[in-house]
Amino acid sequence: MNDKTAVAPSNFIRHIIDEDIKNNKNQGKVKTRFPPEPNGYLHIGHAKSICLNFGLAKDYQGVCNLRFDDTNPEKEDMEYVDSIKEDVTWLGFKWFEDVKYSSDYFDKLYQYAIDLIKDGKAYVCSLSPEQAREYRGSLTEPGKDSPYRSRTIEENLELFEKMKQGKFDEGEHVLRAKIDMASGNMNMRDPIIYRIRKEAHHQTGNQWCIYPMYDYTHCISDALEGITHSVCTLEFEDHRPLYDWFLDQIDIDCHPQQIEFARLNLNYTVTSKRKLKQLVDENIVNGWDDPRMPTISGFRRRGYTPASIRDFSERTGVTKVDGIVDMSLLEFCIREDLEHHAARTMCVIRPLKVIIDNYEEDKIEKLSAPKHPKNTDMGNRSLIMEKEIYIDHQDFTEDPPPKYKRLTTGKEIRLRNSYVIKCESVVKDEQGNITELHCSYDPETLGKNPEGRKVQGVIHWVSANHSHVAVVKEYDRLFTVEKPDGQNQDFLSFYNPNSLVEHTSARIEPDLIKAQVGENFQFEREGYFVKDKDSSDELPVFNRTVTLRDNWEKKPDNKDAKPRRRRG
RNA sequence: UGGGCCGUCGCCAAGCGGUAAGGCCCCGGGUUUUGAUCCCGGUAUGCGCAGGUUCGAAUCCUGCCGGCCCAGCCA
Repeated sequence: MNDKTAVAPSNFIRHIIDEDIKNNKNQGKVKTRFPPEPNGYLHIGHAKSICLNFGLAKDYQGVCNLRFDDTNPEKEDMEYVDSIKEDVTWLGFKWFEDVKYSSDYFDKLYQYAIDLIKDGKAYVCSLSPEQAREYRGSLTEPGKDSPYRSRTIEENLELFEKMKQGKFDEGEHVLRAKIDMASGNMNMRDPIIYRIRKEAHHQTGNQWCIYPMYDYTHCISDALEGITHSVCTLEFEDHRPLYDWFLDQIDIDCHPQQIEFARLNLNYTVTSKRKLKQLVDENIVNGWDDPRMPTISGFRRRGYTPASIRDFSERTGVTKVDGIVDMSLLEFCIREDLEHHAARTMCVIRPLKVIIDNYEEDKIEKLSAPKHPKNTDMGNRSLIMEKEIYIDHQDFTEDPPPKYKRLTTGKEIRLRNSYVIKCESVVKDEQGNITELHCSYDPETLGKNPEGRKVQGVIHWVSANHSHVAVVKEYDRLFTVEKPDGQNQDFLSFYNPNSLVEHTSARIEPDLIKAQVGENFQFEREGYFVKDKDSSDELPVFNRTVTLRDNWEKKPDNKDAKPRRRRG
């Protein structure tokens, strides 16, 4: 799956599994699961969880289930289950057997609930939500027993049956576990097992009007599926006693081990379904798959590859330390992948016409250039050289800073894969804007360096009459600060208005018009780009995945650096 | 004395009593028709702080300090 020889990453979960296998726990088997709730699109944090769970299963010759944790019909939707399946598949993983749903177990869950009632471990509580909150106590004060805690088993059975039959309204009654209202762990203060929700469910339709809660459902679903290691994030640490409690009370022969790890945080973005949904709903971005979004679908559209995201997941490690990973690591991962696999091409994003005065009128030369500087197996592409070409506005200045390696008046420059040209004169409009350059070329410099002179740089270019117009979208980080969801300010106030810059008159090499949507390229000297789905046959659209690393722009003494592209 | 968890380089992260791996970022230098790639080299006398145990402590003990999570009929 990965080109690189996998260096078995050491982490505490693997230590636990290694120990379990050594002790022949679970007959030495490993079975994991990825349990998303279909209430939004998956983001980079989920990607890490997917890579962890499926990766663990793969490395230990086990299997991994995909199970939708669908116990809250209010927030869930088929659109999300479809997108989640697509994302998991795209990342390169195959789930065991068919997709599973917690709702597959609603009947069994109901039976176990009846067992709990019969054992005196659960009761129907008729406190209103407000009253229940008061009875629950606070973080520092114990709660009080519900007055309904002592209902008889018969009464509970009858009430619960009626709840299921729809005889009550939402909020009238709930089924609660009878544990300990004085527990320091809020989750153990008689947690709710079932609540009434008169809502159609995307899998079970109108079959049910009572729905089980997460804590009750998750552990039993894991056990029913024979999961050995139930990996989840840190915030569920407090829920583990409850996870274990339910499995200890019911008659079931499997007791998976819940293990918590720190969720992935990335700087300059947000990874909370609620906030991502807000960005979509308020049209701050253009949908869940906007290339600026940290969603899997966003990264896919941005041009990230599955391998790069898997690599990133592995490099960030698995621990219980709640940290925030630098975006630069993700950028490193995609650059590394694309450096090896993306074909090279030239695209002039901000065209500036260059007329080569001593180049023969109407002459056309067909040149050839490698698609990759090192991997010759990728073959060549052809270029057209002629009297009029375009170079990038940013590759010319009349006032060059020290060590400038682009074109300037009276100096020579190498046209990548073509001749050396020299700038003879500059044409400007009334406002003083540079509109055209007149150059001369040295016919002796195709494929070889001029004798006795050193050319100070190389710039990319494209033929004026044999190139195509294209739209190029440059993306930058979505937020202007590292932790947009920091303290006391709305995260939206940190939105980066320059996160999308669109260039509508870019010019691409002739061959690039044949590119496929989703195909990755390196626009030489600019960055990695991918053809977007918004392309038409006449007008291709390219998204910038990431820039090339650039040591020049970072130099503090480089006064030319500012207006040029930013990271991203 | 509410409960749970976490603190090793700017960011991740190994380490599990024998004297601080690695990656990213960053900084030098070399090669280069991409200011890319690639290649060399550099970057924690110290592991939140303070004591203690020990021949020896990031690793064990004690006490502090700092951070995160929990009071949804959400997951």
